[in-house]
Amino acid sequence: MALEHAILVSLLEKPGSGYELARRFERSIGYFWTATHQQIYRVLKRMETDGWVDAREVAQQGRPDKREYSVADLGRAALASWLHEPIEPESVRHDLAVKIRGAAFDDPAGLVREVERHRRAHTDRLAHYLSGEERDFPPRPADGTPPDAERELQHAVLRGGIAYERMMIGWLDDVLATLRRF
Amino acid sequence: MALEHAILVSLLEKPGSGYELARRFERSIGYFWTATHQQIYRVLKRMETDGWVDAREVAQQGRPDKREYSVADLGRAALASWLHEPIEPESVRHDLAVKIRGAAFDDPAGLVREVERHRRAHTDRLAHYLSGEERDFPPRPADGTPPDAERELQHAVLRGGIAYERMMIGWLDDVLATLRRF
DNA sequence: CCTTGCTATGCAACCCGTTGCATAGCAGGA
DNA sequence: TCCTGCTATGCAACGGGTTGCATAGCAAGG
Repeated sequence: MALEHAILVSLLEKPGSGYELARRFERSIGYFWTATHQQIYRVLKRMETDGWVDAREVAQQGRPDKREYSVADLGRAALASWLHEPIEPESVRHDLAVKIRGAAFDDPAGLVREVERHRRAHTDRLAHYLSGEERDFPPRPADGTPPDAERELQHAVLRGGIAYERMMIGWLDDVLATLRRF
Repeated sequence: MALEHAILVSLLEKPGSGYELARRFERSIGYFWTATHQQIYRVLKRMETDGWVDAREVAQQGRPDKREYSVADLGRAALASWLHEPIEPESVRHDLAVKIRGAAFDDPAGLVREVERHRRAHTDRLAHYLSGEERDFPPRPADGTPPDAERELQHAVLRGGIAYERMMIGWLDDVLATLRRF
């Protein structure tokens, strides 16, 4: 289970409320991890009772109060110990691949529209990632400030998302060409 | 939920027992879907009571009897209706990406060994896929038998696995180069 | 003979993720 | 004024996935 750890990383990058975390999970962190607000609130509560995070009531004007969380020493330690233990390479879950193999027993050509829909979703996400990259990670001036680990590693993860979307688009084109032969 | 549907596809490709299905899920189907034997037995039982599959006791010599399942008409219909309804593009879960962003708050260089371990796992899987491709999908003779949908679509899915592993290896090299700068 | 390992199936418990629903205040447009 | 939509937090129920454990027969090797 790494939701706790994903939350710790996000809170280390910037403290925030459950609601704010949920929005980050829809955006940048969502590139490699998804979570709904219910999961986040539930886990945050447990993390607070375990002493991993500290909460602070923040009054706001024009909107409801919020509980802003930040990482406590225990949380930092928990993250460090998780970082030092090996994890298994992820197991994949591709519904679309099930459909593709299943199409052989139904209507291969009928799946073309569905695959095209997925291809569009991936080109959209790719465009989104690329514009985020341009905005957040402009090329560093040659002799400017020294490299910043937090920033560089965020960029490396984003490049992973970009590589993934490009791979998917290429593969879906391959699948479309195959489907169209039937 | 697509475990039912993955099982239907696998049983359409070839009838088999729960045990045999579990082994397939460790091998070819495991390229895009994982399931343990407990899940499979539980779901098979439900599918049988729902009339999606038929079971047949098969006595064997030198080993325990087995219950061999095959797809019933209702199961075929259920698969067809699932194939015709759109599904959401998958959401990703990459523990390793959490670790990479988390390393900024711990020890970036210390993550190198872990990433190298994952890289090895992916090169191993790639080699495994490629040898499977050579074994199961040799190039068709130019004017031989007409294309077979079942076979061609299985191959397309396998090419997806190959593309995925190649992408991951490239990205992990990128990550390693980034980590080594700190 | 004993142990290890494979085939074959299953129960029970727990945790995580998903879905539906609820509340409550404020902002902005029709 | 009313409705829609956003911020902000939460409960309850359900279902799927994971883990540990159990059984049982046979094969093969030490």
